[in-house]
Amino acid sequence: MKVKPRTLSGYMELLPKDQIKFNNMLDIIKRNYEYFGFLPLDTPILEASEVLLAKVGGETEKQIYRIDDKVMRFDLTVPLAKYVVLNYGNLSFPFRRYQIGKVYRGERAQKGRFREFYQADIDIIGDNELSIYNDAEIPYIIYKIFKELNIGEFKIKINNRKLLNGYFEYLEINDKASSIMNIIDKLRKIGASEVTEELISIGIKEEKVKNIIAFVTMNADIEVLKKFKLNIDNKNFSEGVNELDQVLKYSNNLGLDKKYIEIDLTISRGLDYYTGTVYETYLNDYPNIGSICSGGRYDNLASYYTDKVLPGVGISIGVTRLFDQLLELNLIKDEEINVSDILIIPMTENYEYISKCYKEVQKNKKKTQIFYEKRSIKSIINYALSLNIKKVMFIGDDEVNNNTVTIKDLDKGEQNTIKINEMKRYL
RNA sequence: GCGGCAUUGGUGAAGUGGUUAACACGCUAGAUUGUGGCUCUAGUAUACAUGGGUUCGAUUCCCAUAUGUCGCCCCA
Repeated sequence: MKVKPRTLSGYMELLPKDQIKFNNMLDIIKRNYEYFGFLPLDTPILEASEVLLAKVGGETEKQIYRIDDKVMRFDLTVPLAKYVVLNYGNLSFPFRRYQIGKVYRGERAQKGRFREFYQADIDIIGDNELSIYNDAEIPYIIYKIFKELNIGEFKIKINNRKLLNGYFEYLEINDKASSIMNIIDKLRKIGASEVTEELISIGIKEEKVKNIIAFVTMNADIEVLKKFKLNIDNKNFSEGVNELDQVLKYSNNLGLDKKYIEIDLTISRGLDYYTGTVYETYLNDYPNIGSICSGGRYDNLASYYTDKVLPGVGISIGVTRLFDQLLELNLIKDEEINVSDILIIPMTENYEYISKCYKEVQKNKKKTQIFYEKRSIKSIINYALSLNIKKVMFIGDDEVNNNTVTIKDLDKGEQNTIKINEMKRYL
């Protein structure tokens, strides 16, 4: 009995035609990250468990794969924290790094949810300080990438946690700030009445719940918030508003059209390490896909490794999920496969002559491959056609004897037998 | 971790309590001896997830397990 081959659930595996599209997407992201001055980083998939789990707890911890006393990375941020502390003396700050790699989570797979998936992260890590202008540059980078990916109109939604925290302080419920943010983050998904219920269930007075919901769902442009600031008179709140103001203004200065960014007070991000600006990006036509690029500002990247203060701001693109859903919605244009420019078809046993022709093609900087198997010419040409190879080169005994090759252009249907040193203009 | 649904060749997908389980894609060959996607012909595959049960007989009905898939939780 043979072993039945299979691929594990939650692990994406593609056919070549789709892998090409996926790689293209990664290429665009990578090129943009580099364009904006981010340095490459690669870290191991396995880390010592005490390092990786230093700060993790609750839900996340259940989803981590363990191998003896090592664990698989579940994101790229924690490894970055370790790396920065470890190499602190050898890095130039602010440290701008990008990292694109697979991460692992032991969840039940379902639509848009994988156990192994790519994240494409950038972070800017400051030494002790990090200007708010970095927060403003991030949306511009997101904008450039999604413009180039060409997958439809999108909107970057931003918010600021200081603002929310300030508001909760004002309502005197800041001891529950983290839970409240978690709940209001679900507003778009489960609606106001369920959010109300949940907020009441964690002990918020109904009066205040009404306030919260009215506040986060108002049409919050920056001028409205500035007026609000005066009524509230809370330090955190006004810092949050000022930061939002700066992010909007400066990203606009950089070239981000206002229609691509908006304040959304319900965005708070589930992860509790964010402390200031937070971002989520949605496709206008497909809000159900969820956020395709998220991130934010954190005051201290690595407090669990060091006393140094390393504030940062960054984002992550969940490339696997994004790709999977775009593919399903047919939103990714077909890429022309271009593995080879010309396929060499030997019809002689004289492989010395074949290799001579092969080298001549390579000398002319054309991509080529030789079809070694004994098959009908028809089937070999079908091979070329299926791989979008535009030309074939027949080399038979006639060609060997006359020091020629026969090149056929499959698009035009033209065929020429020429001397080996004249091949250039037919390739 | 909890729940719904599913599982038939390399792939997609019909169908049945009773001899050889459709069809399509793919692949190979021929028509066309060294040349094209179409067409026609022929060929090609360890296929009813595994283990029990009911039955004269189970791929079909029942149970369990495994795997997949879709939700919930949580997240990218």
